[in-house]
Amino acid sequence: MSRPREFDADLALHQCMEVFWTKGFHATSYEDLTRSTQVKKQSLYGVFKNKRELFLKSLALYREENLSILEKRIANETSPVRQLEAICETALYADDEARIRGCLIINTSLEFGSGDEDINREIIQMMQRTETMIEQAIRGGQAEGTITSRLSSRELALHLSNAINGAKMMEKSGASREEILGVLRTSIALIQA
Amino acid sequence: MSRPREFDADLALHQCMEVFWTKGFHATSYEDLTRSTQVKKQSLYGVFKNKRELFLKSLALYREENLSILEKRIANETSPVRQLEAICETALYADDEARIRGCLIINTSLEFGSGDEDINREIIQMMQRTETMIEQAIRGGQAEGTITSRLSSRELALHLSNAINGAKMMEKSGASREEILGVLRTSIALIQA
DNA sequence: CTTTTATTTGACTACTTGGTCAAGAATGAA
DNA sequence: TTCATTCTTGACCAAGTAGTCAAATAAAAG
Repeated sequence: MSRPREFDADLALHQCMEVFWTKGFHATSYEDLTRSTQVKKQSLYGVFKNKRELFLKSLALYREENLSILEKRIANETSPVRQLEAICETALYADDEARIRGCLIINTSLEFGSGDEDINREIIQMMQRTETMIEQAIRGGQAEGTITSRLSSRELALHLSNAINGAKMMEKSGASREEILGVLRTSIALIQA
Repeated sequence: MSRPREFDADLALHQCMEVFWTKGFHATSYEDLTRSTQVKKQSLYGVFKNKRELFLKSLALYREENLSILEKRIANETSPVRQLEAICETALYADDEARIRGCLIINTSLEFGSGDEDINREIIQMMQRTETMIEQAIRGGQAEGTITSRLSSRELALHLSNAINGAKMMEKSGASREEILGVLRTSIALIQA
């Protein structure tokens, strides 16, 4: 057949995603990508058409990785309130203080605005699937009486999802993990019955 | 003395601020600025050292304009809950559906991350002053019993401020004014006694 | 009018960007 | 071995960037 590819495309994609996550789309140059992946420009082009496609693939990868982590953490929790707490904790990545990157989806949402269709589709998909998970936990809590029924599960889910988005922004702008978790704990406390 | 300046520097700064607000710092080129202001590059340089200084001045202008609008709107409202509603409404600019820009401060916060000291100072100043206004209204509500005292005024203020930040993000990513106000109304409803 | 000073103007520099090209290299099939 | 195919490599390109330079211009003071 033909000459086999020398690099691992999945690994390279993952590395590119990390770079985009750290620097954003526009601020990431091909030099950054080749430095991180050790793969030359033209070779990346062979697999991913161009920077934009590479970025879209990175977004999808990020989304799937995150949602699957989220699902696992929810499955580990028994009570609905604990599930909500787990969702909030998972939303924050501030393990490495020095490398504050926030959430790739949120960062991208603000970098691109609402203009780009493909990008928006990725973002909305991630948002909606997270919202659905939150709403399910809330419904569970409402059924057992630990979460207020003064407002609908949808309204409460939007409230918490919005709070998490705000928290991801705080994260990016340098707030400490404790500060952020404090705000999120308030958000949960407010919806408990 | 010398040749007088032909353009209005305050007006030009305002126009530059609008461009930065729409496009962000990095995506704004000098061509964009000269097109909007009708002032040539070198003339802008005469007043503002460089793009960065121009941007910092724009941030300060935006901050002061917004905070003064906010103060006026708060002063017009009598009840604390109405004040909080006014703060939420003022936070959203989506009058022109076609031109979704979100909030310059929030956009900047995410564009720069936490790395840039001067930028961060501007952002924190705006955030804190808004938070203070919110907390004052909340304290008023707690005093008259319309707002819950289950949590401290500071915790509640951080909750609402965070919700507003989330809302500004929703705005930028294209949500409708009604969707956003819905979420903010929930945020207020949750803290009422 | 002449001098002084600051503004305006457009050409220019040095650099970076995403993307392309073409030649060489490596593989398996015939 | 030869061939077809695909990967790799580095040179290359056109466009765009922030910022600089120097000459021309305009006004006011002497």
